[in-house]
Amino acid sequence: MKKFVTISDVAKEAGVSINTVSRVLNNKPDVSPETRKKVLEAAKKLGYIKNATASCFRRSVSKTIGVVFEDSSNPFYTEVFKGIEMRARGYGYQVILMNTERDYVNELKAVDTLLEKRVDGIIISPTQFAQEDIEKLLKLNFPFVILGVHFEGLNVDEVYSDDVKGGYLATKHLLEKGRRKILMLNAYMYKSVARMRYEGYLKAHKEFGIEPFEMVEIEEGYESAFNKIMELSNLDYDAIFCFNDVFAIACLKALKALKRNVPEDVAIVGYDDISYASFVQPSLTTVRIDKHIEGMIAFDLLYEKITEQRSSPKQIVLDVELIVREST
Amino acid sequence: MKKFVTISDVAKEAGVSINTVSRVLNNKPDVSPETRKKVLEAAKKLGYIKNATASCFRRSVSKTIGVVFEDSSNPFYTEVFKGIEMRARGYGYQVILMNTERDYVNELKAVDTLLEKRVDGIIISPTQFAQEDIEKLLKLNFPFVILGVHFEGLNVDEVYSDDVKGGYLATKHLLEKGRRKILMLNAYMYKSVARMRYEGYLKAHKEFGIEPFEMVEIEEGYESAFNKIMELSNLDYDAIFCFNDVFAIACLKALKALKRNVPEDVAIVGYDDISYASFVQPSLTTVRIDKHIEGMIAFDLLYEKITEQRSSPKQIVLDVELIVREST
DNA sequence: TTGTATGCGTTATCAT
DNA sequence: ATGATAACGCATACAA
Repeated sequence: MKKFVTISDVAKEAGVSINTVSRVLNNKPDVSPETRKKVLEAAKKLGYIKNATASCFRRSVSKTIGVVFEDSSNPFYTEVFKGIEMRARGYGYQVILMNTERDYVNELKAVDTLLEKRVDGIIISPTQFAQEDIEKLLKLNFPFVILGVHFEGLNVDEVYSDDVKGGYLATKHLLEKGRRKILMLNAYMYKSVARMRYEGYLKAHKEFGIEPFEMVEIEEGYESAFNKIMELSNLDYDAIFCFNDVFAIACLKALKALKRNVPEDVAIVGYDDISYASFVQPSLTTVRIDKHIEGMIAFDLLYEKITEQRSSPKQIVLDVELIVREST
Repeated sequence: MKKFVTISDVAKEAGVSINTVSRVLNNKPDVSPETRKKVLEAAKKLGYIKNATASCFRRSVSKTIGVVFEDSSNPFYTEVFKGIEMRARGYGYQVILMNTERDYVNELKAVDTLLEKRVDGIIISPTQFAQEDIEKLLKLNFPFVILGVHFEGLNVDEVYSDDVKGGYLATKHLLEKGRRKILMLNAYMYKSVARMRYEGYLKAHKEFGIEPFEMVEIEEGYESAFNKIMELSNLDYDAIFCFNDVFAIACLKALKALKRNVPEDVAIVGYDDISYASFVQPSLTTVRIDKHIEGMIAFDLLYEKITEQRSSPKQIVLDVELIVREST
């Protein structure tokens, strides 16, 4: 590795002071056009590359935000990430992505690392297994935004979707289709998202005056859902409301193996509307969340906090929409 | 935002010098147990959080690498990313992910940003539209690894898969199944990957003494593939060899719309073996690349370069495997 | 308009 | 075993 060129090298080459070089490179006023030209030429000639670590250290602004996701390979999060990135790019921010694999210890580490790196802010989708890290951020008065989940009794910036409504719409749709034994394949209930979707499921049943069939909590992931459905092969359901599309796609596969037809024998509703929801056969009825928008709003909230345009927390609840396709 | 605690605050609290604090926090020898205890307690009491920007600036080591991908929402890259992240975590490195959206200008910017941030190294999947950035890295003697593609005549660190073999295996399989009019739905040929897979396609035809049917180049993405198949509805093929699984999944959907059965009327082979390849109906025959391994090897190569355990470039060609499923 | 000098927080060198 | 001090590259207050 060659050593990098510094502004002092550039200054020497251009025959000016480092201050002048700094002013030129940062587009400050009060520099004569000739000097500016001289400096820029010297910088180009020497191949100057700004040292952002020094600059960030000096100004204590990194123009970088951290994103902590529980599973960045889930298409839901990749889409949200794109939304964040798009906005961040627009404001000249870089994004550091950290994956927790739904492990709370990883989550704690990720937050610590980002704090050490002095990112300007953090967007996090917490596991909700515990919340020490969130409280730490709060105590530090560090700019952060919670994405995708809602913490009861914690007054912080949040952007999440109206999951009670989502659960309600999905279940109501199934009930309207005449289904009476709707299995809900849910994520663990310590997550607000799981609780909210379940609440919607119950609400729809109540409205129809029908006794809810059954809800099971499982670990997230395709395998886990597939195995559960195989295991429950004797259960007499006529529909499944899934926590997300990944679960739903696993159900399609498992039901095929069990020789039960979708939607004739079993109707399926997913959640998230990831792109693959429309690619699979039969295509999935699902609850759509606008993932790009969610990411963009998360960044906007964070940006307001970073630039101190706003001090009081704000909770944004995104509307959801039922997308009816072939699986119901 | 509160101001962060510094080692000098900790030193004052513990009644020692900043040097001693630094020594303790970096686990250096020659510190008495009592002093160590005193310092750690002071640090904890004050809520000290290391300033990595200062540390990185001083030591000119960031313990961070940059990853530049052309499309981080493609499951292929998310899986590779996991492999990289896994290894990086093991060595105490953080990863900055940057997306180019297959835009060469974004690629140039991403590389510049990472250089400014003084990451310790870069893993990049270049668009191959041009290669100024690669040559820049080369000239700087900056540690980097190219992932997924091969540059002819450029002696650099690379990890990519044996795509001539992949194209050959896929095509041979279709020919053995009696298909004679195999359409190849390819990516643009300025990409080495597209060229190599096509070469394998030709090789298999030659071996069977059969005239190749037709190859079309299209932009990457689901929509693009779907539209192309709809557009070619009059073309009389009996099989499609797709550049990747995303194309293949689009073909499944398009052929369904065209009322042509898979695999009876048209057999389909994809490439990459992303997880969704086995989730779709019919499940996809595809060429498997071990994506985790590819990511892990990329990191290992980079690590060797960063730590200067190796100076001469190394090209690793990963083996591929044909996975036969229902689509052929 | 331009130059000089200081300090950001840490690590490293060199005394003690 | 511990402390004083310099240095990293840059941005900035202030002087010229």
